[in-house]
Amino acid sequence: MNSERTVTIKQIAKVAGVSFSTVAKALRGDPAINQKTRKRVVKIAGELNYYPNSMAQALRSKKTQTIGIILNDLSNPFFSDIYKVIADTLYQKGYSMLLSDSNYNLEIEKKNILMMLSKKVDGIIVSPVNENSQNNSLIINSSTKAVFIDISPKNIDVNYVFVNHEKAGYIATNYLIKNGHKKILLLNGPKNVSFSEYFLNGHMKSLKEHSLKPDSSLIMNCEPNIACAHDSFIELWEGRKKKPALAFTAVLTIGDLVAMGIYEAASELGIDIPEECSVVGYDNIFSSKYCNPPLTTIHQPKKRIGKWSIDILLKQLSDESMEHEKIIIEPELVIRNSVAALNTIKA
Amino acid sequence: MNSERTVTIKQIAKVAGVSFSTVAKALRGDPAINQKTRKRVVKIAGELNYYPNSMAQALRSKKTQTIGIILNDLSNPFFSDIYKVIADTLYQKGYSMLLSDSNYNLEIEKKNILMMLSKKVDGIIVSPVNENSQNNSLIINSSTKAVFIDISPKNIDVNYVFVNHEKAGYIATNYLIKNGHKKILLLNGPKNVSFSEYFLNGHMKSLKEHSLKPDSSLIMNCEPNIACAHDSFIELWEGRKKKPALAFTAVLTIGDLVAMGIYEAASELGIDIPEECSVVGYDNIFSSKYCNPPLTTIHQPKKRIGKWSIDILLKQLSDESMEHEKIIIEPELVIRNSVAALNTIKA
DNA sequence: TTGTAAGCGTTATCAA
DNA sequence: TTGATAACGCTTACAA
Repeated sequence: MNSERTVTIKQIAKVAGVSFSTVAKALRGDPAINQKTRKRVVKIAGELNYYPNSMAQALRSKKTQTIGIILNDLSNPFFSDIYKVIADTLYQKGYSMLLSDSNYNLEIEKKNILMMLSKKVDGIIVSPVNENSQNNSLIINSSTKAVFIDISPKNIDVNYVFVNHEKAGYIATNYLIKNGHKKILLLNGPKNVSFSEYFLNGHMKSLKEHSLKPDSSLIMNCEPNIACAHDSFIELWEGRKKKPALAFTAVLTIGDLVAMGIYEAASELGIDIPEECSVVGYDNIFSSKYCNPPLTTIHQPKKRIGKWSIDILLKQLSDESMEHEKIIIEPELVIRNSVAALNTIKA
Repeated sequence: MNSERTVTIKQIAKVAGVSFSTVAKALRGDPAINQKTRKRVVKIAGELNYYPNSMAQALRSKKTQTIGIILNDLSNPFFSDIYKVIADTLYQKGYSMLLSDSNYNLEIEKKNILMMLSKKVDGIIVSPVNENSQNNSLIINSSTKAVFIDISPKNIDVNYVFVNHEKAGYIATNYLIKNGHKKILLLNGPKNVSFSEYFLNGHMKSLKEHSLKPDSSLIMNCEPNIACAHDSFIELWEGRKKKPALAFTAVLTIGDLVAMGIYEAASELGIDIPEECSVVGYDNIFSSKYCNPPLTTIHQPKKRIGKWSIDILLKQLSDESMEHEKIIIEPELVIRNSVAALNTIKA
């Protein structure tokens, strides 16, 4: 809050020579107030540069007109696309937005949630780190309206909107196998992060269906950002040289940003993508189509996720009795040029 | 706010059998309170799942522990890189963050500012739409601590951190001219947006220094995003065919996202970059190095801008007497492969 | 060591 | 048509 005398209805009242409750009514256009006094009060308020103190309003009305958004990493275009739709809608509806990133970290997520509750947000949209975490109960027990995106608490009746990550891992792996890849490196997300687990499950399922033996040394965890992916891949590629038995021909990544990191490492190492190493992404962020070679990836409809989540939340806010909405979106493979067809080469 | 009975110190007081002010003191570890009662109170508070109402705290203390961030478009990686550093720092310092995008629109910006002031943020970081806008005065007159980034109010003593956009436009144009380009299309930002104006000035300055006549039909305005750039470029390329006199050989863009839009349009139109059309970006966002061809652009140190701005703001918050800090950063040309050298081809 | 009471800036009820 | 007053949940003198 600013240190200078902040203008309140009391100050206006003094200047206008009326009681402060008259000012309050005049300002909100209460018909009980005389037109003349109303105009005078409004004019003075304007001159004094008055704007109401939302803290006081919130304390009284028990409505803050602000929504809390907790995402994992807004510097990832996947999340910023979701963010954008939410932000625009919120603006139009006159809400403001408290925002924070959890960085795939349960501790941070917990503090973020507590902060949101303490700040009394009217509703929350959250991309939870883990489906089983106590953090989710924090939100649910607070009875603050919430929508879970990207993943949602398991076996609990809540609103959610997300893509079937298991299916994504499954179809991505299928595609790689169909192209003749047998040794696939999975550069997965962090451990204890549910969406990584689902993605892994899908991957395993495909492997199994194709009678391919999963190899734990071909499954690595990695923060979904360029730097981490870059470093991991360089290390992995070195290891690959030492253990030819593990020589992977393709990498499946948990996110396009991870794929970008691999592109960068490959460029430094002089590795040809896809000839020496195929890459599949996840998310279909804007840059995946521009990179070289254009990235084959799994699409997530980010804008629709954002739109759905905020629409559901706002509906819940206006209609107490509404049932929870549950939306699961099927992922789609987007074929571009980052996967080599091994069988045709060998043929 | 949640509709259920929210737990307050009064409720705890009732359960604990003490007065509510005793609870308040116990909770904040006041040494005047007996150890036993303190422990009992804390235990009960935990059991009841108590967390303080920030609205009430703010009303009393005149501190909200939240910072307002107003950026133009957080879905642009330029801004999300800045955001990220700010968000992480804020989290570490125990602040929360109210965020909103202005979308290069003065009306929206005004509402955003009013909202931040009304919500009584302790400080503001803003990337203003225009250096001369009244919106800036709104912030300054409120005497809320603020840091201006990307551009700053003209002739007013404030904190700011930004890159010399004029210089950026200047060195980019110089580079293009050095490579033999004489007809350069400037795909600039929106009108009435100061950073576009500075960029244009730099462009003009370079043209003039090289005795090249500026052509107003070679200066176009465009929202700094992919879609707008894509559409503009297609239209422009058609026009170029009709008026060969205007046939540009290069495009200078106000942002890498605009360059991406051109890449997309070029790919649809079957235009070879850089042979048929050179492109220069601005910002050096992460994807500019991965695209095909890698984009020649002007670097802005986004993380440093973010870090500086939040550090300055937090310092101002803790030290009343501090003088305003003013940081101008010199842009740097990053040469990659999106510019063809016309002179060598012709030679 | 604990309790009482005033006040932060609003809103809303009731009196005048 | 206007004004006095209580209340929202908390902090903080001050009194007990």
